[in-house]
Formats: sequence, C-alpha cells, structure tokens
Amino acid sequence: MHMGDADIAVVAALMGEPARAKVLMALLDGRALAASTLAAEAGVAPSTLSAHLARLVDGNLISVEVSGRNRYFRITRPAVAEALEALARLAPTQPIRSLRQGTHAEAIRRARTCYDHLAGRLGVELLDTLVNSELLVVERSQDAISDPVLGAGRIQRYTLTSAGKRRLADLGVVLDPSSRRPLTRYCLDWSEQRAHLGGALGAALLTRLIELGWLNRCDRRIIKVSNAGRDGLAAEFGIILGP
Amino acid sequence: MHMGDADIAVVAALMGEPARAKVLMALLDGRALAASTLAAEAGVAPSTLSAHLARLVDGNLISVEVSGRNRYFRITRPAVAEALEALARLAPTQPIRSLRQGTHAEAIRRARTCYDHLAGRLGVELLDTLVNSELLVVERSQDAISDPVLGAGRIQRYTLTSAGKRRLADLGVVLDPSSRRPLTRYCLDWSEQRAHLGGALGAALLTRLIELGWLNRCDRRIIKVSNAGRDGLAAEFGIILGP
DNA sequence: ATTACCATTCGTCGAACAACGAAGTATACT
DNA sequence: AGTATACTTCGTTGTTCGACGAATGGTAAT
Repeated sequence: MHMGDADIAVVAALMGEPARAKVLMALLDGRALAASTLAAEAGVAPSTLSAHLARLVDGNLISVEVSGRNRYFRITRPAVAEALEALARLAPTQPIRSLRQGTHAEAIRRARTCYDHLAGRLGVELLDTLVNSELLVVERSQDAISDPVLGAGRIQRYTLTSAGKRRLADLGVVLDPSSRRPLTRYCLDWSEQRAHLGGALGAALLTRLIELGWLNRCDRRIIKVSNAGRDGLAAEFGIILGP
Repeated sequence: MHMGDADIAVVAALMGEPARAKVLMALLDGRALAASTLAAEAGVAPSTLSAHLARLVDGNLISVEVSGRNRYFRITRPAVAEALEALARLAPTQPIRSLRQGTHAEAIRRARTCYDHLAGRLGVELLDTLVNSELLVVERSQDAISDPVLGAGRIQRYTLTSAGKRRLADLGVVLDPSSRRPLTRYCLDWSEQRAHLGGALGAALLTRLIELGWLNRCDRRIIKVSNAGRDGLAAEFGIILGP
C-alpha cells in the first residue's frame, strides 16, 4: 500500500525450502561445488536440484562457473553468507543424536570456515589478537561506500597498520591488489556470538595458514589445527588453544 | 546425512511468505501491534492472518500479549530483527513508483526505528559521536555470555564509561537495572551499511529523546527531528544534521 | 566415432498450504 | 441483560510447487 521496504519474502522463500537451504549451507564454506555434489548433499534427484539451482541463480544468491561438462556453483556475495548466518543464529539447534554429532558440533565451534575465511573460536581469537597487538585498528566514523551490486553486506572495517602489513608479509600472506573486495570486514559468528575477520584479508590469511600446513580442512567446513599450527600460532600470535 | 547444522529452512520459510513477511516488517519498529492492524497491513482476511500469527508464535519469532479482547504481537528477541535486516540487505529494492515513495525512502534512511532503538543516518551518527567522545568504549576480547534463549543475537558490546554514565543521567536517560537485557549491542544498518546502537541503552536513549520532544515518531518506523531536537543534538552531542 | 557422463528441460503426479466465509468463543460497551 | 467487537477454529477450495523419470543437448574419454 504505501512503503518502499524491500520484500524480504522472495529471498526468504528461496532459503526456506529444505533442499535449497542444504545447498546454501553446503556452499557456506565459499568454495564452488558441482551440481552433482550438491544433489547428493541435498538428497534429491539431479533434475530436481537443477530447478532449485536455477532459482537460486535467478535470485542472485549463487552464481555459476562452467568448467568442461561440469557446472560449479558458489555464493555470489558475502551479504548472502551473512544472512545465512543470521538465520542460523535464529534456527533451533536440533538435538544431538549421536556421539559423532556431538564431536562434530564441538569441532565446528572450535574452528571452521565461514564463506572463505576463518570462524569459530579460533577465528574470534585471531581477530582479537590482531586488534590487541595493533596490527589492525578499527576504522570508525568514515562514510561507507555503498555498492548496491557487490558490497551490500560490508559494514564495519578495520585498517591494516604499517606494522600489520609488515608482519603479515613476513608470514607470507599475499593480497591481490586488483581485487575490488574490501580488505577487511566484520563477520558475525553464530557459535561464538562475536566477530571474526572476513574480507579479502581474512580469506588470504586462511589460505596462507593452510598453505603453511598449520591448518587443514576436513569435512567441508571444519578446520583442524596441526601440531605445527599449534606451535606457530602460539609463537607468532600468542594464541593458546584450549584442549 | 551427517551434520548438526541448524536448519535454516524452517525459520526462513516462516519469513518467506508474503503476508508473514509484511507482518514482520511492520513489527520491526519493536512495538506491539494488534492482530486486526496487522491484518490490514498484510492485506488478508483476519482468519487467514490468525493462522499466520499462530505459526510465527509457534516458531518463536513473535510473542503475544493479551490485553482485553485484543492480542498484541511483537518480535520476541533482537536476533529476529537482525535476521530481518540481513535479509533486507539482500532483497532487491523495488523501483520507486511515486514521489511519495521517494520522499518516504529518503526519510527512512535519514532516521528511523529499528526494533526499539534508533537507526538510519541519525542512529549511526549518534553511535559514532558517543564513541568518539569516549562516553562509550569498545569492549573487546572478553568472553561473551551465551544465552541460547534470549541473547543469541548479541555479538559485540560497548561499555559505558563513568563520564558516559554521568552525561546520560544528566540528560535524563533512565535504565532499568533489573533488566537482563545487555546494555549495548551492535546493530547493523541496511541503509547506512554501518552499525548503530542497540541494546537496553539504545532503547532507553530513544525513549528519552522522544520524551524530550526532540524526536517524533510518524508513519510507524520514520522518526522526525523537531527544531528543539536539532538544537539539542547539536548542543549536547555536536551532531549537525544534513538538510 | 562411439561411448560414457553431466546437467538441463519437460510432463505428470501428489502433497502442502494459503485463502476465504461461516460459525464459535471470548471480552468490552451500554 | 443484550449487542458489538476481536480473534480463533473449522471446512472447503484452489493454486503453487517440489518430487521423480524419461528424454535431450553438450562435453569429455577411448
């Protein structure tokens, strides 16, 4: 009747279907997955999933990359991942059935990927450390650039200090200067209820830590810390992880 | 098959129906509205809306307060409002049809309520000012209290300095010490792409500014600044508003 | 070239669900 | 008391939409 509110309904309906929701959650690690993989993940026939994927693409939540006879899908922009996490915070955590689920839930709270960067307890600890040792400083009261296409989700940023730049370069973290993606970004954690580091820097840091062999991906979103990683994180950042 | 992820689907489906979405958006100002009001807002028959409201209550997104023969519905917890705003950031802003819609959209970006506190350009400015004049300081690297029932949405907090306490007391802002609600909370703004002040303090501040006659509510979510408010905000906080 | 594989389109079936009006149950007004 | 108002429950109708298998168009392997 009167107002110019965005209609939540269409986008929420896209996420409100079980198969599509499973797809989106599977893509939450930021990687691109093939349609067949996603079909198995969602537990429906390929033909069924194809229709779902088409709707998600049409709704601009995911995008396609064709590679040979495969089609890989990934989440288009961070704002999508953020909305998913916001919904996950709301959703009732279903009761733990098996011991495996219990340990899985514990592991995912300890350290996981969120879109393409580090989340969970480790992600939060790491951000805190970077800020406390003044490698990052909070950038406040500066006008945000509003990019309706790409950057609708970015809200609060940090800037890298010169000490931070040096330290990360020493560690071997490489940033792509041509990327239009904001360097850092708040990302809100559903398990820790606090912020962790997103943005291009968060992504590059995760990549490097895996490269160094400090972290390993297993079971999609879960991250495991190696012995080298335990030592390295303690030496480099003073992060002592729980048992 | 394997994991303990929260199922986004059920909660997203609740928001994914046009009538229910309209209801939730109407309730985003934090006030409790009667069922008949909401029926008019959603544009469906009372009997239809009754079913929708029942489902929303069952899904723990809204709660009821009975008052005589009326039933008032409101959003249960801040996390719900946050998820709605996250979705609004994602949703395509539908094209402006009329001039009235244009001015309405401009007004809602200027200053509005979000749940029960101040948002929009004014809300963001106010938070910045409070932080810059060190009435609030960012509270970092402290373990968050995880309250699965009420406080699932709180992420990052500020603490009120002693100067801040004095200043706000002088202004006549009263806080209910018995409330279990966190004093401050980040809340992310879909129009400004930056944070504004939520939590009990954000709510109390809005209440007081309206009491003082500095701000007035009109048309549900829109807030207008009075002449007294313009002077008061400039004198008290140094906030100069645009034209 | 032929065979195998990946993904999409099409047609059909079935279930889920939103919509309404009518009837029922409260509560308020006079 | 009686009447009006506010909301819910119930029964019905109709549409939407997700599910699958079969068939089609491309791409890679041999």
